[in-house]
Amino acid sequence: MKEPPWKVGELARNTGMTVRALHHYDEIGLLRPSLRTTAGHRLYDRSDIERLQQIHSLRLMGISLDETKHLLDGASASPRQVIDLHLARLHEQIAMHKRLARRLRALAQHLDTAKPVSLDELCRTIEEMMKVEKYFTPEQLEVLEERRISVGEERIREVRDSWNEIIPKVRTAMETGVDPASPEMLALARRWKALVEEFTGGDPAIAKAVKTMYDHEGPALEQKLGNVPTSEMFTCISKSFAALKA
Amino acid sequence: MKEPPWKVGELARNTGMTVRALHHYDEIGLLRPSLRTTAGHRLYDRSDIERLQQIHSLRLMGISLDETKHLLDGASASPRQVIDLHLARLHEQIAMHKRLARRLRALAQHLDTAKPVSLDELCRTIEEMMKVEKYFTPEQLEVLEERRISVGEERIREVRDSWNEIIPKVRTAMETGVDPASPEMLALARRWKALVEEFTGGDPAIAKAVKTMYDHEGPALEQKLGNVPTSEMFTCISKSFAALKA
DNA sequence: CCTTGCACCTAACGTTACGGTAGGGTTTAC
DNA sequence: GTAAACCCTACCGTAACGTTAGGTGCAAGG
Repeated sequence: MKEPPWKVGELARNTGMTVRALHHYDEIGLLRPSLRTTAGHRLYDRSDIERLQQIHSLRLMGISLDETKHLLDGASASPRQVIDLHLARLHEQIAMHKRLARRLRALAQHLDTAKPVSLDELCRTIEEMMKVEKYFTPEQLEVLEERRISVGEERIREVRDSWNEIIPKVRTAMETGVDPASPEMLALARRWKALVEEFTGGDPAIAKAVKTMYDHEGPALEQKLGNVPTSEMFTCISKSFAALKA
Repeated sequence: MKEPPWKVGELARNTGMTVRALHHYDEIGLLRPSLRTTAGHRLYDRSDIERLQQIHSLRLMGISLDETKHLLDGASASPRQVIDLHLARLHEQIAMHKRLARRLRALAQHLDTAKPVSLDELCRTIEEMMKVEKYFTPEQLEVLEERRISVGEERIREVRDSWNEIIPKVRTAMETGVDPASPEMLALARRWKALVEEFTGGDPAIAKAVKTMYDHEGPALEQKLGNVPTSEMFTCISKSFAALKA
């Protein structure tokens, strides 16, 4: 009692693959049917079907047809190596896609909060985002986004208003030559410090990244955002910090 | 004082793109230089450079060249819609890749714990994994994997040993017609319940999915794993549960 | 015997965003 | 004057098939 071999359509119906895929596997030499009718019709026997099962399994794991071929033909690395390699590539992709998704969310938020934005402005915003991203590690960016979500829209506006109030005060204080250890400056330094800590979550690496960014992008950021601290202000405030501790 | 237009190589050097990419953008009509020399050399003027900046920005967000073209030519949906759509696609991809990564991790673990596995067995394992996955939602699978990681290898082996001890006891008890409310059965039911709760984390939806899986795949699973509870055992134990509460 | 219909065949293009190369003209520096 | 550096068009290759297009094989009905 021999089983009749299957024709390509039957095989496709019974395995959920498409006829075209089977043709493709034949073309690239991944699965050539053991037999053909005199008219050239493909005939798949039991061994072919078993191989197809294996191909199917490996495809479910996202292994490429090429790697599948090498694996099944035994002339390649061990399955473990293939899986590890594939896993590493997957993790990279996931990380990349997550970064992209974060950017897009930030951009969407920007589109929501601001008034109608021209495409031109939008593109400039993107450029700014990318520049800013340079100064933070991916983990730091994730931390920042999580905090941004958890603190909520309203608090973010409050904080921005606070900065807009403090920065000019510090500027005028510096211009009038106020002593960093004077009571007004100490008060400003305390508020400054609180805002920084709220933003950085107390992570000094993030605080450092922010300072580096302002140092490098200060002029550009000032043009875009209007009201950013200068390097001198950082220096001045850090003197006040020292006075605070003393 | 007009700026001289740039040739393609200069533009490439100054923007970090490749000449080939610029040629490509020209071919598909995304960025055609405003001028050409009589010899046919491309000359990019300021407006071209601005458009290239915009293209670059949108590409940084993963927007396809086609969508970029439609966006810049204004004959399309709003940027917000494009971003939302793109974001949705990204999330799908991330979810898919995460599922794949989970499977690959499970497979790698399998390769580590068992003795050398033939490709054939490996493929069969994959098929089993896929069948089992059918009964759980992606979220449930994530919960299960997190718990698996947190409880550690050793505890997993202990639990498996416990099941291997309890199942035959329940089977013989049923075969000898022991009363579900009898003390031995109640003791078994308590241990059973504890194991189920440890595995499911107390989530009844997961417990239900497990039962459904055993009901549907029982015979197949028995062949592969050797020692699985039958539907009758579930029924019997649930009677004992009822007795436990009473 | 002839047609209808279905399954099958091969061959070739389309998809993404370019990379790489071949064969040949142009510009520029020495 | 010529060699290096730069430019051009045009074509192939990538992954895994989907989708025609044009033609053949085979069983059943008229």
